Amino acid sequence: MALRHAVLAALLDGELSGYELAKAFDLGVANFWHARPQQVYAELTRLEGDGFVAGREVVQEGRPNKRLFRVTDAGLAQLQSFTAAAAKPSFIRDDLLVQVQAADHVDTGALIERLTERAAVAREKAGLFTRLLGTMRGERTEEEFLRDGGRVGPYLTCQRGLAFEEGNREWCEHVIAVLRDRARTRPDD
Amino acid sequence: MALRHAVLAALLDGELSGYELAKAFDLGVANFWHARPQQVYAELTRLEGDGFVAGREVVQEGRPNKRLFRVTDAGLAQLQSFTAAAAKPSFIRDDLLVQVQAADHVDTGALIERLTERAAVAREKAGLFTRLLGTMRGERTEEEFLRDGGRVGPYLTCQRGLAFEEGNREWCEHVIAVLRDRARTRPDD
DNA sequence: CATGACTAGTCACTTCCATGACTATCATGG
DNA sequence: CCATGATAGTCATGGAAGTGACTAGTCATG
Repeated sequence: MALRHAVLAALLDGELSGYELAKAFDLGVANFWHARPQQVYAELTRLEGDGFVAGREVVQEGRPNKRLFRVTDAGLAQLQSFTAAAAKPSFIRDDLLVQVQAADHVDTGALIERLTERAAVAREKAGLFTRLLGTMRGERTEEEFLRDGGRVGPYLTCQRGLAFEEGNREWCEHVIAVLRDRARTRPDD
Repeated sequence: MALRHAVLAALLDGELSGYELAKAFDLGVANFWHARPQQVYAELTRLEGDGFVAGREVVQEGRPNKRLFRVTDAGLAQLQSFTAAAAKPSFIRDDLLVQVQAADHVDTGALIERLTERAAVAREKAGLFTRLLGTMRGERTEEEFLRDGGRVGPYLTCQRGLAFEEGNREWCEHVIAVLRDRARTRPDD
């Protein structure tokens, strides 16, 4: 039941089309949650059925019509009661960690490749988040924005995303260094 | 299909009973993956059926018999081919982030409670991981252990877990400070 | 001596999430 | 002129994960 609330939370700041939402959740630009387009569309349908969002058809020329969604009062109430309840603990759940856990029993070269790929992805994402933060705060310094800015929710979650990706990158590089060093100092093992 | 490999990876360093495994995955002590006991037992049954793990009954007195599992050669091969393949990108997926995303539209007090709870959990987990790391490296320094130690896989994943939980705690405290400051400087908004 | 916590699991049910395939139209580039 | 990529979605299916309930014996605590 969290995708529901993630969609509601993403819709809080202005109307979005299903397509925009779906893209944001797919790329993880809505960095606080991830979902495939099909899931997002399905969830929007359900949310509309429950009266938590309202959609309106927008006729476009030169491209398919779209539907813009906004959160209803009932939807906002729903989101508020969600926030009042305890958040489930979050766990890392990552293929790459499983692979590193097995590091001593598998091919080091392949593992270093995986780590290098991940480090690159993390760097890209961190860059994206950094730009996003810059866009949100505009001319202001971070401190000013967090004190006086209109909506800080998205900014704060983006900061978490940034820190997470930087943590990922640093850890990947650290593991690569360790594995390389071991390969050098104890070649056959 | 990742729980499979997580279980295999957890079993690499010595035999474990289903119960021990299940507990580790439930508490997240196997900090690189999380799963409920029922999932773990079910997965063990499947893995045994596929010949990737082998179980042996151990008769105990004073308590129920247990089954100890170890990874077979086929299981190791399976895990190696898993590690050779690209890891899926990982996404944060966290109720608390959804709640913070909605921060500007919900009750600040309740949100600060959630953040405080989470910060406490994160601190506990970080402490646990720190102790675990200490146990693994024993008398050696971290540098020595990572260079000369026998199995570094579990150590490295534990380091990631530690960094993640510290990141969580810092972020929670940061968000709390921001929200408190805003509540003070712009009370009705 | 009853209550709850620990060991060691199993069964059933539901909901969530992932994946692939499919329909359209329009704009852009080679 | 054809391929691609973006816009804007829908449908179907399977696998993964979450939830609750249940068995059954042992040990410690009040």
